[in-house]
Amino acid sequence: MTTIHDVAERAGVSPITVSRVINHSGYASQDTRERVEAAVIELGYVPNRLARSLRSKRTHTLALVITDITNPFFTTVARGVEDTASDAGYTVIFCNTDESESEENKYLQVLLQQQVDGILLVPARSTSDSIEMIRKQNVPVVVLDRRLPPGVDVDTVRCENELGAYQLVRLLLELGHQHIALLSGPLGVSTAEDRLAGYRRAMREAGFSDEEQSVIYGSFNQASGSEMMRQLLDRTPRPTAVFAANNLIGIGALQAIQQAGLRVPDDIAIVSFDDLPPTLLTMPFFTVSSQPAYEMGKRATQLLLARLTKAVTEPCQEIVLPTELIVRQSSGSVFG
Amino acid sequence: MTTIHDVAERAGVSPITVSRVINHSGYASQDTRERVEAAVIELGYVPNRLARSLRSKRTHTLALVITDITNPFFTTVARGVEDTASDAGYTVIFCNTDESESEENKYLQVLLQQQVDGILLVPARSTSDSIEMIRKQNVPVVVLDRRLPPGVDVDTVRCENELGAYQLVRLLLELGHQHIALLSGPLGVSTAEDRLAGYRRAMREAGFSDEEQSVIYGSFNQASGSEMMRQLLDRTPRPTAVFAANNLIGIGALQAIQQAGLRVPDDIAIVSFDDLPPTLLTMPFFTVSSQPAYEMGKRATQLLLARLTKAVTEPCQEIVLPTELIVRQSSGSVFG
DNA sequence: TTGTATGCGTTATCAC
DNA sequence: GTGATAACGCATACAA
Repeated sequence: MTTIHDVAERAGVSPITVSRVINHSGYASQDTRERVEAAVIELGYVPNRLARSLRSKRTHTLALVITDITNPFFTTVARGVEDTASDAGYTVIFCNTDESESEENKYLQVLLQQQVDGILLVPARSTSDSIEMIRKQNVPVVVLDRRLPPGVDVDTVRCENELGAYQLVRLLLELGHQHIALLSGPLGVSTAEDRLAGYRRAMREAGFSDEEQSVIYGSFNQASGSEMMRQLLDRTPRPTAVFAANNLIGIGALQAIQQAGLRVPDDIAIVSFDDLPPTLLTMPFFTVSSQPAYEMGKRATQLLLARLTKAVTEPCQEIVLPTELIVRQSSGSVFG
Repeated sequence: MTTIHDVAERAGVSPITVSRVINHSGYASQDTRERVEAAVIELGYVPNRLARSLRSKRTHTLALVITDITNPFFTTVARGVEDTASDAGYTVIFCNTDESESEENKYLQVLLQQQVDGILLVPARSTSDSIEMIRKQNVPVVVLDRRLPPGVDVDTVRCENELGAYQLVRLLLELGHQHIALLSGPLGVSTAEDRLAGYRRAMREAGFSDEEQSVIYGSFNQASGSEMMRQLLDRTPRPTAVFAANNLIGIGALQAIQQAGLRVPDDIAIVSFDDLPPTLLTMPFFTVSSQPAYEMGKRATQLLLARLTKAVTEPCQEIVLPTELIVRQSSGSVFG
């Protein structure tokens, strides 16, 4: 391994001068600069980031901890994070917890040991445990996509889940549906709870008591969506419309409906949270409440970077972005 | 930040003893061990991996460089890598090059600076440049999924692309198709070239000269698949069967066919390389030559780990795994 | 514009 | 079983 000393010797200068040239910090004469750069190339010198970071106390690395890497929503968030961080000269480490608190804890432990400069976290559960653990090491953190319990003071970027859900259910009600079921995510996850709240508000306003509403709880994935839908198909009266709490539940539900020999939207209408990329295009196209995933990643990263560089102790922010209602075929229409 | 010195002071021992207890290296009396562990918890001590790695010269980190993170084939490979590495106590850094040589180069630069212990590389192009760059830093590397030019001596894990392609085209020929087109990946990528070779062999054996064969070159993604298929639909005579060089090209082709008002397999049969996960289930289901993606990731990681630990200078290995022909609906049948 | 001395937090080496 | 010392490769603080 060739070190900064080897380069210095070759260029006939001191190590610190090499450091200055490489990092563009401090002054260096044209001549010195050229000799150093030549030596770097001749020796194939690769700076050791470990040593640099150990000394400078900055790794220029952020971490993004998400709960489901197979969900296009989160991969889009990740692209927003990566692009924004990269532009600012930061590297991003991606971690996938599969909605597991213990995995989350394990990864955070490692990330803190790695001395990441900041963490973007989609918490698996609504507790402040992870935040406290991170704070104890004085590492800035931004919570993404989900709320933590009231009283936990932390920067957050998320969407108007309650309103988005409300709008989707309103749409179904306006189309004349009297039996609308919710295929929910797990309790204890704020997005699931907020979407449930939006469903309940719309239903109550339409005159349905809580007992007349129909909610099944599952996980935010396709298998759970299919499973919940199968349960629903056995009920009488069978619902005429279904609100899937996220995109993967929606896909699972669609598959279960098709396997039962029924059609969407003719026999059962579907709406869901979170849009799908063209790769996952299915017939019919889904009516969704779409979150600005890329923008969420971008905003969260900007917030985190601001905390790093400005070293501000401003009060924590909560950025809540709107969702977009996109009406396509899966919700059906009053005309058929 | 609390350091190993603070812990040592608290426990009334020397720093090196703390190090031994934490790393389970060397001896320590029951009493000492307990006092140290108590101090670690009381102080909330988090070891600094930068310092550890700087001194020990091992980061216990591997890098996986892939070309398309949106392709389920590669994410499955990644799972195989992650699981295997994790079991061996290694962390994995994932990088996505989007098939770009310059991105690949950029990432490798960073990874070498980070002092990763080993690299798993899906090379964007069939050149030895990246390998040489990595080798210069004495970092072990395993090439995954793709071949490098003959003569480049490097550990490799890949599949029988030529044979898999041959089998798919044979299937179409046996079903009676006379006009079979190939929607190929880019020249310069070994998987595309090997699959092309398999197509040509099957076609030649069936009596079709190279001029009577029909090949369009594109990229390994969905947009390119659609675009190539649209070109194909304008030709006369229109092909009755299409071989998509990978799964995403297949999906794109299917969409283009459906948008043209045609049906699969009735109007046009499709077969493709690489299977799709249930999330991407489309009707009809694809007939594919499936690569053991998870197994590929696992084997490659095992090979890399062996290079690290055993410090062997055994000759390089090339592991070539078989593909599996899975016949489903998209290829149609002789009966209709 | 350049150099010297020093320390980042940890572990390898050797000693007791 | 445990400790003292030095060193990993680099950048900060200060000096020249």
